[in-house]
Amino acid sequence: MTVKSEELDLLAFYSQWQVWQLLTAEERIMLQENVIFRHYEKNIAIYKEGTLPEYLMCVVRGKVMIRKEGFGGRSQIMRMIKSGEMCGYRAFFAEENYVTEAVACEPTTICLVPSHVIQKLIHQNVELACYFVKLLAVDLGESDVHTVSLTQKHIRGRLADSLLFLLQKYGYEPDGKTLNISLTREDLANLSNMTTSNAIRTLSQFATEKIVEIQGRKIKIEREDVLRKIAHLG
Amino acid sequence: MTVKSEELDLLAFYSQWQVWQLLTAEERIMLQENVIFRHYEKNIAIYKEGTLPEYLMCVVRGKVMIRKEGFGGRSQIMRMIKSGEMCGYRAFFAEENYVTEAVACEPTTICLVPSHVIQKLIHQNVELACYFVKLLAVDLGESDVHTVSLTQKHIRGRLADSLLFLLQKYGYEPDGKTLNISLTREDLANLSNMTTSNAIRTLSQFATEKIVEIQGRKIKIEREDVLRKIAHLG
DNA sequence: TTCGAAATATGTTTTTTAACATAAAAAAAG
DNA sequence: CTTTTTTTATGTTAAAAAACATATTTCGAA
Repeated sequence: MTVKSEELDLLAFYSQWQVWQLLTAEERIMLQENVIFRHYEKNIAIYKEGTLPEYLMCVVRGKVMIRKEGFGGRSQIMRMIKSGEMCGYRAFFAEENYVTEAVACEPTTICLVPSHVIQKLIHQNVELACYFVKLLAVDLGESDVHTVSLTQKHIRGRLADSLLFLLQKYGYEPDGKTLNISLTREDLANLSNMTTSNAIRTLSQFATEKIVEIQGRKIKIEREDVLRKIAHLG
Repeated sequence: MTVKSEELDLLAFYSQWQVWQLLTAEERIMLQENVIFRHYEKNIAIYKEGTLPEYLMCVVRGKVMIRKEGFGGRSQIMRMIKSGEMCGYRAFFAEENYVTEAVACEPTTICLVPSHVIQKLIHQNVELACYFVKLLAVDLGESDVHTVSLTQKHIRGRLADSLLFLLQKYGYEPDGKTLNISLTREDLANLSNMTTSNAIRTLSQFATEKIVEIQGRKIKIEREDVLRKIAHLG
């Protein structure tokens, strides 16, 4: 096995992931001999809706959004991925084409495990299979909760939910206030099931009410407690 | 192992399920020694939101709806189950409390597999584990599609979607026209993310347009093609 | 079978959200 | 650094859906 030198530490980092601790030494070697690293610039598609999955994707560095095309040019952000998490496995395990697309939110490095490799691994390693059973079950639960938020909460509740979701997923920057992700208002709208206008308007209302502070695409959360109250009321 | 005589044919039917064909003879015996059959009348809760899952549930006879409580007394039907399908496995595999509740739509017989049994089985049988990986992956894909329908389509599109979903799930009665499930307008509303008034109104509009024919809670689909067009437009 | 409760039907009003319009600011391209 | 494009901001209008109101019908229980 040879890898380019700049990939050595990526490989080291990647091979220490919790999920791969379930593999035997042999299995880990097989994995390492077969993975590919790819880099994606901001706003570049990682996979596209309707195509056939070829890899399990492990986000080594960066952030990814999973979107689904809707009607009349609108799209819905279904979930978001951070480094240390995987994506693309849903369609692969379902043996279906992708129903979503994945897009890099910022420069992102992904480790790709070819389908046949992961297929072989989960059929020979029951602990790995059980890991994915749990992962998918958790995803489905989150999806159920997200769906009810999107369909039943009002605009303010949905935006509050999205901000709290981003906080829980990506955390704060070192200042302890600024959300550690930067999205356009359009992305925020697509995450919250509203038009871009309404995302802009509602966010600036939150700013007027001193719940958040806006600095371009950086959002400081000033009153997490108020945000939770708004989210909870719906 | 002893079972009550009326359960003998249930057990026979149940043990022939595709999923249990993956088990070895020994495993099948273990399963059969541990399952319980329960009967639920119409509108009776099978499990409740917030409780801890104790069983994997196999719907032997009947129909089940999986709902989630929303805000202001509204609830959302997330999925529906027919005989031959399972429910309750999501929370169980995620090792979480239920985020939904399950309710019998009609008299329903369920075969319950205690948690520790299914836990043991999936850890010793990799094919069974892979079966659930695929099942959950398919569920998650359906959930993604459903979410975008609920959030982005207009009322007519959402109702058309729900009717087509019920058709695909439960099929027609022998007359080849009547949907083989009977739901209240409120249930139809909760499946389609709209108020009961709007479900009633929109369904009767469909009837006026000769797309469906209404006979109480029985719905005849007269123009499946038109319904698909409405669903497709959004 | 009758009575009461629940479900259905339909019309009206109000609220919420989307659509549209325009300007200013910011980011990207040359 | 300037120009062009995209994004953000904000006001106005229109459309969609919810809320409300009131019969009518159907279903269940007594």
